[in-house]
Amino acid sequence: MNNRGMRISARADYAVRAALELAAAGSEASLKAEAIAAAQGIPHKFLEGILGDLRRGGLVVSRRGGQGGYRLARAAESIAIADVIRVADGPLVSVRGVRPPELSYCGPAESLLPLWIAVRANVRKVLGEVTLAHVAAAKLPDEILSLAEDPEAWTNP
Amino acid sequence: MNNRGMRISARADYAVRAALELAAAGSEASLKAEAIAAAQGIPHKFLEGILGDLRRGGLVVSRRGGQGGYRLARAAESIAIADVIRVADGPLVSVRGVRPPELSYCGPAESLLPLWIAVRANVRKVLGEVTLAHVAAAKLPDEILSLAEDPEAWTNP
DNA sequence: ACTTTCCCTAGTAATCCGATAGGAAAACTA
DNA sequence: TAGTTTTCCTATCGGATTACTAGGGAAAGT
Repeated sequence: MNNRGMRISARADYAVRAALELAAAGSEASLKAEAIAAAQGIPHKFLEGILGDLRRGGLVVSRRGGQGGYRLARAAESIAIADVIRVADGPLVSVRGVRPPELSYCGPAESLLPLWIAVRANVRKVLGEVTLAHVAAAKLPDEILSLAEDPEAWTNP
Repeated sequence: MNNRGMRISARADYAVRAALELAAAGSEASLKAEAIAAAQGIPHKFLEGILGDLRRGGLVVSRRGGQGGYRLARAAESIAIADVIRVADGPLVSVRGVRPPELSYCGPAESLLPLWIAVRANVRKVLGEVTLAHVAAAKLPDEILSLAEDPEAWTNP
């Protein structure tokens, strides 16, 4: 037995947290990488690389020099958590490295493909609907809250 | 940018396919590892290790020698896909290696915890409900089918 | 100029992934 | 009892990935 499962990597987690810090700062103010790193307890050189990805992905804009730093490229209401994860870490869900639609199964495993598709659809339902603004304001949509409030969702196995 | 995201490993995929092959064979007949490997195109020595995990996890029973092989330990209707993945690959969903309930966030990231919980709950809704019997018979529950039939679920990003 | 801050390339230690090899132990066959 | 079959165990492997670190160059501001 291994200890992986479907994992959200440190990269993805850090990327979302950094983006949340930017969302909370508002779209005028810009934050320096070092400040974000300190606020969220992220290794700052590692974070710099992640912020570079967010910039190349068009989610963030940067300025260097004295009053430089990073800020969101668009409104926090228009950036889904899924957008951040995809830009920092690649496709949301993959099976054996490839995305579900490219898979092919045979025999009794044939219905596995629609199953993985359903998993991905359900992940998207959460991460594609919830925006940085939602999380930063601690106001998750009702659908999501009702998922998270179910006590059974917090039990471990 | 990386190329991971939330991945279902080869181990997990292989484990489910092997279990499906056993489910399709019925609870009387037992299949040899080599036969399963050939049917599903899985490296047989790799599969042997996975079948060992399924046995230690109590999902499968084995017999050695002449008419030996593997068969399911319980009815295929009572084994969820999530059970197979957990036994072969560890916790269904984890963030940075730890399971959501053990995380703690601060500042604007505080609502990230309920968000990951919601993701996990939605993954469980699919993988915890669907059984080996469902997939092997190609008869997914209606809830799942309606997720998988949405054309938008098949589009890539 | 000079400082600040982003930006880029490279490196690294540890871990994991997917796979392979060889044989010991058990069960069946005859 | 001898011999075959199949599971079971341990050990190893190259290569990729993860999570970081180091060092410096390029731009922007003062």
